Amino acid sequence: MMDNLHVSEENKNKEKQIFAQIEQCIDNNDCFVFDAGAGAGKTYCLIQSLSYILSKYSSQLVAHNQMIRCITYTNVAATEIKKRLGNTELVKVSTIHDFLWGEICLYQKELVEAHKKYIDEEINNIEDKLKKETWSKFYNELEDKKNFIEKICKYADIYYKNKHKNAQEFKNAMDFLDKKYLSNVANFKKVADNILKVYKFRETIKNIDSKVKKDNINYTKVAYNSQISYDRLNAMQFSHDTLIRYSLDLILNYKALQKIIVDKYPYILIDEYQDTNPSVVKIMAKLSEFAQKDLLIGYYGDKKQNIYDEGVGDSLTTLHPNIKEIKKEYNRRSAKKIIEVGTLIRNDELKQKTIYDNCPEGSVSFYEGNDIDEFINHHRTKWKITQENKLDCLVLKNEDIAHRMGFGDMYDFFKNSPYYKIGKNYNYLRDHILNKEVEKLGEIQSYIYRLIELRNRLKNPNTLIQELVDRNILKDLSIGELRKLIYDLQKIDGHTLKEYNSSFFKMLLDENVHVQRVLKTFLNEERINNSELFYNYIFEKLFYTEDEDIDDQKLSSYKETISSFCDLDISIFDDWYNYLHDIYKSNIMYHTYHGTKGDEFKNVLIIMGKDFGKMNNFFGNLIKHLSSPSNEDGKELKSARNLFYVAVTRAENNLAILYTDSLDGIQKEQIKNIFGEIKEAKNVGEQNA
DNA sequence: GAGGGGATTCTTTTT
DNA sequence: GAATCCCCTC
Repeated sequence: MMDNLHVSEENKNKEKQIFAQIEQCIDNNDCFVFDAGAGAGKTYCLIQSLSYILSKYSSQLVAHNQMIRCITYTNVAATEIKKRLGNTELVKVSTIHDFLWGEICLYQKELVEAHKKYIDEEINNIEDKLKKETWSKFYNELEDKKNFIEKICKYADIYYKNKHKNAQEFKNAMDFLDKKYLSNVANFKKVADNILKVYKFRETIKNIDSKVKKDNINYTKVAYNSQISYDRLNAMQFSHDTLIRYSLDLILNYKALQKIIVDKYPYILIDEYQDTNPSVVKIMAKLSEFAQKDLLIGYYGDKKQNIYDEGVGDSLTTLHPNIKEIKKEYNRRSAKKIIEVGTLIRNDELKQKTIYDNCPEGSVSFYEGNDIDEFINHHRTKWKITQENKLDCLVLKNEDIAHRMGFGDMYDFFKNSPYYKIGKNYNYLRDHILNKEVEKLGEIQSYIYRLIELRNRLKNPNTLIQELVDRNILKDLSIGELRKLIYDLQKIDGHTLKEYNSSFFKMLLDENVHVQRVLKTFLNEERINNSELFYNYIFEKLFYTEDEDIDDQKLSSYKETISSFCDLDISIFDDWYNYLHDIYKSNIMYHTYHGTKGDEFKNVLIIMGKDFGKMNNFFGNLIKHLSSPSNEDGKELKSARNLFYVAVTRAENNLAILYTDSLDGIQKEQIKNIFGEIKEAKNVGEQNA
């Protein structure tokens, strides 16, 4: 936070005593939950716990061929913990999914059984829906359902081929059915989809029972596929949630499996427990019940930082009863005012206080108004934002990040392209543009990224030579050749994306063999070596979908859209690159509230409105009920409160919140009680004077 | 005025 | 792919 912070002997001792409670749980093999607010140093405590177990029980672990298991919510967190813990063979750190799949993947017979059971349940669910939903009314009134079903299944090919045509053409194509079934096309499609799903599920069950291999699918095996986000039960593949379902099923039903896991891992520590799936907690509770004192489970987290719906949140101790609760009220991150406001917002029994005896006051203000630019500029001056004293701004939507960071035009281009808009890929839009794990970017985005990466490495004087020239190439070069190589590479330029792309390939095709080798380490797609091919590449990937018939008018409008995209200023793509690499332009960075989990920033601005996505008055309602006790919150209020708490507690020194909607009809007294006087953002200029 | 078709719009995040 | 809005038809 700041320099010269001092912790008194008294507080040092109290902190030690809190950790001593954890040590005691470890020594007695009592399961526990360490619940501590934001900035309390939970990850540090988790590492400390692992070190304690290692220091005291390593020889026992080695003697019994056992390991400590540490489970995290994300791969990034797993990597971080491995790094901080250092090298040890006795601790295995992984995500929950890696852990579970590792334990159950060998039990194929039981897994296939669970798979079959699940498909059966799904069939029942669908048939239930077909009986009850309003869209299937016509179907339920049919005299001869069997005949109807048979026809749909028989002509499934024709159905799928014409499904995306307009209503009239669709009706014409489905001429094997009586017109009266097709009076409402949308309803018909829903019914037909579900009938076909059931039909395919039944086929799959038959195949499983006869243990065949068919169409490249082996029906005696089933596998977790972490790459897909939806189950493909018919292809004997399943995704994340179903992995947890099957794990629960197997572990609950097979004592032998419980024994195997417990024998291997006498210690299981779980990070960010609040976002862990309840089924995972059920699994842990079952293992604990089986092992009794031979297994220690420790949960680390904060129930009020549960920001994902599937997380167990505050029902941990209901699902895993009789565990020791250890709490920590000290805060190591933030200034006094921020801790105070955070405590008022979470509004439960945890009252956090600073651990430092010379903790700065810090500042918190609440503004009403809608001039976001003015609000940001005001605080840039007020807080003396510099390279050493940066500003971090929290917004709700990724789209806002794109626009505020300067690459809104690029974001909008992808958002409006048929691939994301008309196709079923809307869900991937964010990942394909904004994932900081750049290998997960979309195909076109990834292509452009590699081009811009080369550009930025060439532009940046701090780039190490090996970041530009692969070691294998470097070793073949003399100093003179290297100098010539860099000189040549610097010649790649262009004001627009199109120009830069052309310049790149001009260099790749014309120049010497070293230049070619270097450029190919960035981009190997020679088939896109001129503007026309680049255009075609974009068209083929983003503008052509099977679901759409393109007429001349549409084609020419698409053509125009793509070419104005290619003509976008190259600096727009630099801004995108900066975001992906956390490079602060003008000392400001933008994040979503969700995306900042675990982070801390000196100066924080929060932009908030009354709505969030489809949820009308999501935050408006929270503002209204901010000071009522949080244990009375309904589901939506709870998630709004937790999200706001996470955002607010990122700040170390200074925090300002801008509420961009009207506060009319909201009792302002309770806002004042928490944040002090409400300031008007439109007047910030005058206040500054 | 009821109901259907078609166009438009849709948050965040992880595995 | 689901919800919502607008416009058209019966």
